[in-house]
Amino acid sequence: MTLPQLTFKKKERLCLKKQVGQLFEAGKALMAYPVRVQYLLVDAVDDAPCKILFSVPKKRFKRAVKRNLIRRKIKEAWRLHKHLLYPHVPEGKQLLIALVYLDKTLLPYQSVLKGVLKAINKLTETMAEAPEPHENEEPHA
RNA sequence: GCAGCAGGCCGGUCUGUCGCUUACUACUUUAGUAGUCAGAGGAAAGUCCGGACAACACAGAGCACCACACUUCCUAACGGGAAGAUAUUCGCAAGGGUAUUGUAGCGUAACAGAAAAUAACCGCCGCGCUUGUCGAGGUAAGGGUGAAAAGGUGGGGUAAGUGCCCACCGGUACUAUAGGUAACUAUGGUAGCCGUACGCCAUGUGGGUUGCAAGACCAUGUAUAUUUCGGUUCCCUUAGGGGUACAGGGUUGCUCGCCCUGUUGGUAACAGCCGGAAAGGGUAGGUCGCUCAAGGUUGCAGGUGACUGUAACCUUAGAUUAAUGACAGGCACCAGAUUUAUCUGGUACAGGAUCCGGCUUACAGGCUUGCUGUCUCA
RNA sequence: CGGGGUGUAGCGCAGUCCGGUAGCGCACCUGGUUUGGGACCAGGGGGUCCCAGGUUCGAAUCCUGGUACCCCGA
Repeated sequence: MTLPQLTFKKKERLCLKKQVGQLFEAGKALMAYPVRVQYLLVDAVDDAPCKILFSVPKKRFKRAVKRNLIRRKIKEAWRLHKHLLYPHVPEGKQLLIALVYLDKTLLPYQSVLKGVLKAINKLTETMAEAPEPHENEEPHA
């Protein structure tokens, strides 16, 4: 097998304020504890299959150091495992994703990694099932 | 050695794999790839002060409001800092905390208490009579209340008493000499001048407002749009303009003053013009501002010190949904368990966002200088 | 990043400027009224005044520093 692309460039990040607003207004949500996933399938603007943002609420973590630490751990887990999801995104489309950290405590990297893998699996299932969205797999695990 | 006080400094490190941001170089080509260099703090924090910088405003004067207030100095500036002065308070001590302009005027001091500042409840003292649970007076030495009670002690004097008078002590005001740049200190003299706390007030100094989401440019996009309120007077003049009056606006808290604009039809409607307000529409992408600065390090000189001068050297983050990381292992340090070598767990507070100077708050552990107390040994 | 505000009874708020008694409405408890309940009448309980220092004889109130929550700014 060829080496998967492990880089994380600016193209793969969600930067535009408009798209963020669009994602949180029209997007769908699913749970993959300890993160909440907000996603939306749109027409592609450039060649990146996904555009993603990571968020840790200020309400739960007062100190900026802790927020940074968690965000970096999520980002790292995503960077190393995003290649599992990329082949399942349809041609000419683009997936907007937001990963929001929910827990109130600082979890170690292994737990964060587990949550991110679960999120990727669920997104893969969603992509594989149908282009038109289904409401069947509301998360209750 | 132990305990402590004051000041200064540091605040993990190394290797491997993958990855992020800026700059530079090369190659493809206008976006990527490869390589190299650099990549959070002493508080980056709280946003409590002061500046720089930017936009807007601005003839000027007074009032109000806010902040500060011992002295001398440092500084771009400060409500900051240094060295000192006085009072008070904590500590055995080294030291630490707090306060500090004024005496012209005014106010307040709950409850208790006779009375909270032009003090008679009890008591004391003589006087009067209708001789008693009496009356009108004098008296701040004694009592109890209170956070605070009319300078303290002793003597003289007195009907009894009181700085009423005297001695000593404490304070205040004025003053002389000596020391100090000064706040002030020491010693002496004069004046019986003698409650406390807080506030108002007064005096002096400073303050235009808003802040990099300031602001500039490009792109996108729109609308000389809509509703509502107010004003549109007179004389000279062809007009421009001038005079008087009025109206509106500006002067960013208020007043005076000043400046600017307008004054065509008799009135109303209406139209036009001017001004105010309401609601509404568009953008939310990029570039600049954006890091070389009241810069840093080292040496020398001056100063008790904050700091200043000078010479040489150095360039040290500029992100913008927001980089500086994740994982694995070794070392160092700390704690616990066994026990003297391993195992397990942990490694502070905390992350730039225009930039500086301070203050305040948080902080595992460690280094260092000076000093204080105490114990043992010599 | 920069401005501004608020923490008082279970809930919503006064009192803070100008220091001395913590109060109002709803809710709660007891009694009355009613066949019973609601409404009504009478009485009652309940407070680390966000936290810690300081000023003062005395602090919800004044001063200083924290903390939590909320609002506004192209």
